[in-house]
Amino acid sequence: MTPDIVSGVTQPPPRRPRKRSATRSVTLSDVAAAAGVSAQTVSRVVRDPMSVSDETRARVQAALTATGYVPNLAASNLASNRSRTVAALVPQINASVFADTVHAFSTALAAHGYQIFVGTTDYRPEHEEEVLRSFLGRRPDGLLVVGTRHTPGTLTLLGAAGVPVVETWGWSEDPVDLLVGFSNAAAAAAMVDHLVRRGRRRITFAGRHTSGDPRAAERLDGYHGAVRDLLGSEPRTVDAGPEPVTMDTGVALLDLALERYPDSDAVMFSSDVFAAGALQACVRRGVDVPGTLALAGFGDFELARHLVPALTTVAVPSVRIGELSAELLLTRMRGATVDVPHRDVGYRVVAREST
Amino acid sequence: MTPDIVSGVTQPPPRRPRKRSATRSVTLSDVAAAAGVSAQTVSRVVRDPMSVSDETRARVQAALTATGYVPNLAASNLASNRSRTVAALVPQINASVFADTVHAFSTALAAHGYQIFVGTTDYRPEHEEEVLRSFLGRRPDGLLVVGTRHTPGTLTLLGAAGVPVVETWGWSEDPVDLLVGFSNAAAAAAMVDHLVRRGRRRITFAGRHTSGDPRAAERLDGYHGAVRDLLGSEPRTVDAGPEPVTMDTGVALLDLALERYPDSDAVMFSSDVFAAGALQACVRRGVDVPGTLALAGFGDFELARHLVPALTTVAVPSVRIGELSAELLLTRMRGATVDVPHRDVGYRVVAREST
DNA sequence: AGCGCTATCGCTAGCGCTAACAACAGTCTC
DNA sequence: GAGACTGTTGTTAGCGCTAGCGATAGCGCT
Repeated sequence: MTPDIVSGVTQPPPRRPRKRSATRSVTLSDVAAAAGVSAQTVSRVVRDPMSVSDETRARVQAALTATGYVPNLAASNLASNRSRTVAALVPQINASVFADTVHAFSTALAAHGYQIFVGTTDYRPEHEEEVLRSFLGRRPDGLLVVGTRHTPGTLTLLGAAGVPVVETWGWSEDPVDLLVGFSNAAAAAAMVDHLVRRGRRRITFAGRHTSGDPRAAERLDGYHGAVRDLLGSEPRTVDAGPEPVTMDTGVALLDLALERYPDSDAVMFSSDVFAAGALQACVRRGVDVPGTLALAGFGDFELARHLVPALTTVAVPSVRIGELSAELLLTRMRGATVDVPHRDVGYRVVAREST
Repeated sequence: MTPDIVSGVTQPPPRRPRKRSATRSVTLSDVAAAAGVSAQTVSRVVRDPMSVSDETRARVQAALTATGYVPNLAASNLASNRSRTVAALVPQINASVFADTVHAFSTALAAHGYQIFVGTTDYRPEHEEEVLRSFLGRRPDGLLVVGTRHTPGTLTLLGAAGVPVVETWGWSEDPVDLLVGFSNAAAAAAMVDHLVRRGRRRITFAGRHTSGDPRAAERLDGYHGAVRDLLGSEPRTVDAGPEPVTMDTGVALLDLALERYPDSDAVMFSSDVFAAGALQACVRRGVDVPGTLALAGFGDFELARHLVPALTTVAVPSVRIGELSAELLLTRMRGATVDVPHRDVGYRVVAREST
């Protein structure tokens, strides 16, 4: 059987086949052998069943279930240069409005066969860069990030990724690519306006604006501007520093605000979580809300309307942001162009009992 | 140069090289060329820098940053048959104690170079199977699932995955593999015991136990047993059906409980979210809690201790579950054996003002 | 000098899949 | 009946990386 050695040509030394750690799982070829077709045909059945004949499809599908085939997406990604995944980078996922955005985003993209992987930055910009870098190793077909302010390193990575990017939950005159958001500054200013209309004059802003939450910092800017324009008085602000976004921190912020500005007649927080903690502390201490002190939050969590008194807050279309982001990203991933790549989804001051 | 054609063998027609969509990104070979070494050496620098000489390492690392190389993990997975990822399957991620578990799990594993991807089942068992299937396509090195009751299809997939699996947040005499949890039934029984000690006799259980939340169903079982043993009376239960786990649903459950069992002197809910909604509704309506009606939740969310009156609940070591799961999984992924593969982390009834 | 050892680096052959063709049968057109 | 076209399947050559060697140089020892 073995053909003669061609004279003059030195035969390569006989190699025993390398042993590789045998993969335990069923491959396309296994299914192909079982169905009596080529691997390519099985691949077609998996990805686009209508591209093969009825008879073949039935046979392959039977083999597919019989063998319990699970496609190896790493191999698929490598061969096709498409990962069918989208990465989302959010500051925090638990107990947060970002969860609604991510959920809507995820659902909309899942309907088109995309998987989403979510990374949290814990409000630390340098961590954002690290997480982004490790995510890019999976070669996502698109990216969603929360916020419009990024480190130079992050901007470089986003640019070099070569895929569509949506920035969300903020507004910018100079976005990286796509943008679905609203002006945090305008929203905070609208809240100040609401409080002023309700007769408040000594409004304190309490947030976590110095330690890596650019949205809170933007809201602070809006507060500053509105206080200057509407009241002409000095701003009054307290900051939670690096404390986590919890109700406990909200109580601490309230104490800080009342200590530093004892004559405050309103405190507006950079998050409903803070405001909810402060509100319950007031109820417990017998402080009359809104009689003595008005309180307002940001985000319109479900909790806000259930609290007694119900919490005034700024509603942001979190779900809409997720849906719209998915829509724009899908268009771009299909290779089409997006006519209006920057979308302002707005906000809404929801006046309730706490003011 | 071209060797003569062997007679009788027809030469294959000359092919022009196939064009593949040129990948835009920097590869190992690009870096290798820039550093004047082989691709293999660059790979070594990336994965285990100490395995090359100081001089070479410095040169390669310079090339690495100069080119902006980002490794292609799909190719790495394929070649090494290891994905350095772990998949986690939870019912819901937002506003939930599972978020704490996932966060702790994720942090512990990230320290060892693993990435976690999280899938949510929305409390739909059939969805669990689907999500699991698509996750297995990424060939995770380990799996975490919430719960110990699974569909036959899920069990098959878990078994066939060939990687370590941790079940969490439940207890079972017959786990798939590893287990880090506690008995939901015992926890619910302990809550009944607590309520009985506080003098309650007409205790109603309100939950979402018929539609895909096995934990709630287990808690219901524990309630049944405890009511039989301690009170000898008929169980009183109301069910939310497929409604989402929200505070709104909690209010609806309260109404249902009071309509069906108007003489209830205590309502225990299968989640703090439900209990919080119900509690605030009582406050708003002027129902005396705990004077007229005692309310209890499950999970010990941060909210529970801030509410007025503070909510009695069952504290579960969510963070510990995540940490311990990561620990056991890491041991198994290293190839070592776990001495005690099933760990009961316990629970704790936290008595507060609402009872 | 000759031997065995270690440290360092390169070469080769895949991992499982899909893009880009090629091959062929059947259908339609003039 | 030749030519063009369509639908279906197979063949080939990678995608970017790493396992498993092999090759080489430098070292200490006999």
